[in-house]
Amino acid sequence: MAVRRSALQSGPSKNSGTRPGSSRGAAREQVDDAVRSGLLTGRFIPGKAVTLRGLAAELGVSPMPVREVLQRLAAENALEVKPNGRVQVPDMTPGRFQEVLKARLLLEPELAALALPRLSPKDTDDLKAIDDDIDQCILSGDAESYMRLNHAFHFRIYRASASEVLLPLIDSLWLQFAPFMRTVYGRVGTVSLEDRHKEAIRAIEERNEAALRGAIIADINDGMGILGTEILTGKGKA
Amino acid sequence: MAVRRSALQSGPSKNSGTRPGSSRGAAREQVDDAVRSGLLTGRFIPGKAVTLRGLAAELGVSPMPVREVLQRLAAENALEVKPNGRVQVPDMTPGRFQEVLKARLLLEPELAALALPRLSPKDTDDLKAIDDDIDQCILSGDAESYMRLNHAFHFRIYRASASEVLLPLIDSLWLQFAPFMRTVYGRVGTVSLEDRHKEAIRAIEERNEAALRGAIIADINDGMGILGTEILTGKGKA
DNA sequence: CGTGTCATTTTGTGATCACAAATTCGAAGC
DNA sequence: GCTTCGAATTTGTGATCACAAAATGACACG
Repeated sequence: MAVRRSALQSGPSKNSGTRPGSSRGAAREQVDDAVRSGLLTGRFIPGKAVTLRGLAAELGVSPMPVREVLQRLAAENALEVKPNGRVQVPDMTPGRFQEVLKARLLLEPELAALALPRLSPKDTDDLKAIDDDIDQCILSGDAESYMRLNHAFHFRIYRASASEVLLPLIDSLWLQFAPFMRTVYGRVGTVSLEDRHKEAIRAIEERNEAALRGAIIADINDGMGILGTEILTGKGKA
Repeated sequence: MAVRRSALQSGPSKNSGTRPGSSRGAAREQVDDAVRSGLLTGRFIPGKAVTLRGLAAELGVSPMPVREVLQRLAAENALEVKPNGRVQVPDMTPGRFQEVLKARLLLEPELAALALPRLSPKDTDDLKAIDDDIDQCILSGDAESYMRLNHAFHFRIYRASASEVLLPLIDSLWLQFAPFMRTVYGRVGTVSLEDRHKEAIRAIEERNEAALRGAIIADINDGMGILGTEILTGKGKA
């Protein structure tokens, strides 16, 4: 059978033979990046099983680094290990969704406030550039790029906080709701998304903490809360 | 060299030879439980390196399940993988400590409030029993048992919430601060600990959400905030 | 035509091996 | 005595193998 190629692999299958990793933990990092960005941009569908050997073959590595990465992501609740050992993208439930929403509303404004005094003019420029691209994606309906850029926007802010504790927690949250939101956007499209990012940028420029918190809260509610709650209450399962 | 025995191993070293695990993922679960409880009760010292083969030998398993568990715990920020691959218990810094404190104060009252309507009289009875044991430990200065019981007390409440999102986040936080708090108790003793648990139990019995939130906040501040801040500001590093 | 059963395949798990990087320890030299 | 250099050991990483459990599929039977 020919090598099955998925959307995960970036380039042609180098590393086919036994090639010693360029540096320490190279294979694991490659797998980790691939799966993480795959989850964040919705290339993994909730309920879809992820097999060790399958992923390993797609990425041209041995099952070994894949095992460790899958364990890592399972520990972050980004993946779910079923009692028989199978690994899959967790299905979203109304309860889980409400909890993620609550956690985001608690943590993200806090981290944004922590980041505020450390955001430079360079950061706001980058944020504006990202937001412009986001507008394009919303209009063109490119859900995958929208998700990647929206993640980039938020974490450009959060990362400025140099947080070691809150940031990983929020990271875990994004990995949990991203695959579900992808299915939402695939269903209702992206045009209904309102843009609260400009409010956030203005608040940053004015060094207005309360306004930034408000913008983040509004963005979470508009981008995730409204749509997701609608979908989950409208029909039983995603 | 004879087998070095640490406090981790519970019984005599069965499972020495090649024994197929009793059930699926038995070895990994054994290692996971051992390391987790070891971290939560302070048997791992911050800064102390954790070696793959060392842990594997102590627990009588191959390095393989240890690798996966360490990766998991590193993903939860309970352990730290240094750039050269070495794994160690993270050192506590003032910044990290303040962040953990902030995250706890944000999340734990929330989860307690979620759990409140689901706590049964049986739960309050158990909580009282645990709290009695805690009083004993504080008086006798048994820091390790105190930490184990204090964890049991809080999570007996939190687990009633049946939370799938917030609970794992809080789990991660406890794994992060527990090893450091153990060094704190080892330095200042346990007698200075004030008991806010009775307030919490009363609030639960009265179904008073505001009082429960207050008790949790007070318990976090008294048990962790005061002591830890004192230590960290008093001297440079732990 | 549906259903139960058995063989085949797939999958996760744990162990062992090979290898490179890093650490450690000792000896030689200044 | 202290530094510096080099060999030996330790350590993490990745691959492969062996095995048991689970999933899958085919086939026979009712």
